[in-house]
Formats: sequence, structure tokens, C-alpha cells
Amino acid sequence: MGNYSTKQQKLLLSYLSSLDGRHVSAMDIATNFRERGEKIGITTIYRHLDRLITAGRVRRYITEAGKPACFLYIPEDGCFEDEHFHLRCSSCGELIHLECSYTSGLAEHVLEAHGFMIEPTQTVFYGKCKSCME
Amino acid sequence: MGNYSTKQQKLLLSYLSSLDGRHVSAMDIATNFRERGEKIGITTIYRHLDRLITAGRVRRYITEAGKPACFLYIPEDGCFEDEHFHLRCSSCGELIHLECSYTSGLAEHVLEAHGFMIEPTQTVFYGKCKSCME
DNA sequence: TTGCGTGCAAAGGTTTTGCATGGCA
DNA sequence: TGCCATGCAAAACCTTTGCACGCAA
Repeated sequence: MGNYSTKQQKLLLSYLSSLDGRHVSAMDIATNFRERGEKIGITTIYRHLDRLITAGRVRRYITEAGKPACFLYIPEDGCFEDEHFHLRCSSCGELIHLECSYTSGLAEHVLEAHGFMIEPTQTVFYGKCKSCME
Repeated sequence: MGNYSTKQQKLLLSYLSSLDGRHVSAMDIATNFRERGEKIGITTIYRHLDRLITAGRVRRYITEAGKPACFLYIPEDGCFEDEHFHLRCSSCGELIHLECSYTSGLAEHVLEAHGFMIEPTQTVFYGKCKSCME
């Protein structure tokens, strides 16, 4: 399964690679292709994303009920393989990558002291970003 | 808006108060009432939950895309007013209250070093609990 | 040729909205 | 009486599934 090299697969991977850490919804992807004259069915996009998630090359983040999920591409040699947390501003919706030594020890502490294994890649901190705090 | 005291409102608040920290979906609530012979429309449940969220008496947690949201009732005098984080096991769904000195400094650090104000009450750490780790 | 990949259409599920009716004050 | 609350039906929305056709190997 997933062995064939198709035109859609190449287009999708090429697009995801260009995102450079930005997160997109499935509809974002479809819209982007439509604007460039290419066309990939939304079904195909979801199916490729599912495979990439299974392969560990994409992560899916849920934000609000009823809202589309956000997908993040993880380049093979990129920084996104790190086990870091994300911040999401509940006002403007911005998703921020949190590279932080304080939080990097967090999962370890909680595991040792509380017997719970946090998965940073599944966890999003909600709050207010700098510009929305005023 | 929301000033009238109706039968449905009383029933719903009474049920939510009895949950004692457990989280439920809107459908859970409707099913529970149906089993007891009472009946509240799912629309009414969603509308009351929305109001309670606005009033800060209920929190909504998203787990997976397409899956129903979980609602947590916050008693006026309960422990849920504290600014502590919660852990949720993505296997069994258990919600754990995390009283922890390590994490209590977290919000402060992120605010000073990263300019982002984390709201602990809106944030849930996902991972695996002790019993699900085996 | 074989079998996966694609994409349209439809289904599935949760949540919201429109609107007529019912109940509180 | 006036106005909000209720709940049915339908809509809106994201995501998945069924199925026929197309394309890679």
C-alpha cells in the first residue's frame, strides 16, 4: 500500500515541503492547488495525509470543535522532529512553535513524579499571544 | 438573555453538578436524561453549554476531529477553579488533575521568555497514564 | 494484466441555525 | 402580554466510505 508514485503524490509532497513549518488544513491544500491550476480531490488529500501521519511525516492538530484539523509537515532533516510543544492563541488562532528548555524537562518530570507520559506533539497550550494581549 | 429559570435549565445544572469532575459529551447528557424518563433536546443542551462556557462554569475540551467535544462542569467552590493543568490519557480517556510545582512556574516562564500568556484552565496535556502504558 | 490510486457522490457524525410553539415573568 | 426558551427539522461543516474508472508497474 502506498507504493505507487503518482502525480498527485508528488505534487502534494512538493507543496508540503514548501510550507516550512506552517500548518494547513486539508481545504487549504485543495484551494492552493486550485489557484495554481492543478487539481487534487479532497479525498486524495485526506488519504495521503493519513498515510503520512502513520509514517510519522505529518502531525495533526485539533483546535476547535467543528473547525478543520491543522496538518504540519515534518521534513526528514527539519527541526520539527523535536519533541517540542505548541502555543495557540485563542484570539487570533496563531500557532507558535515553542523551543524552550524549561518545557523540554517537563515531560520527564511529569513521568517521574506523576507517572504520566506526556506526548508533546499531541499537546497544545492555549492562551493569548503578545499582540492579542493589548 | 439566559435569565429565565426553566425546568430544563434546572435539570441540566443538577446533572452537571453531580458529575464531580467527570467530563461528558452533549450526547452523553441527552442519553442520560432519556434513560431516566426526562427529555431535553440536544439543541437546548448545546445552547446551555454555550452559555455556561461564556460564564466560565463549563469548559470544553476537544479530543479528536469528528468526535464529540467533552464538557467539564466547574462547581463554584470546587477545585477546578485553581490554575492547574490537566492530564488526559488518550487511551482510556481519564482526566487527571495535576497539582505540581514544576508546572506552576511554567506559565510565568513562558510569559516572560516567550511573550505568551498560557491559560492553564484551557490547556490539557495529552499522553498515556500509568495503567495504559503497559 | 493486476491492483492500487483517484475523485465523484453519498454517507456519517457533530454542531449550528430557522422557525413555530410553549412557558416564564 | 411580551419575550425568552425549547425542540424539531434542516442546514452547515468536516471527514470518511463506496464505487467505478484511471494509471503505475
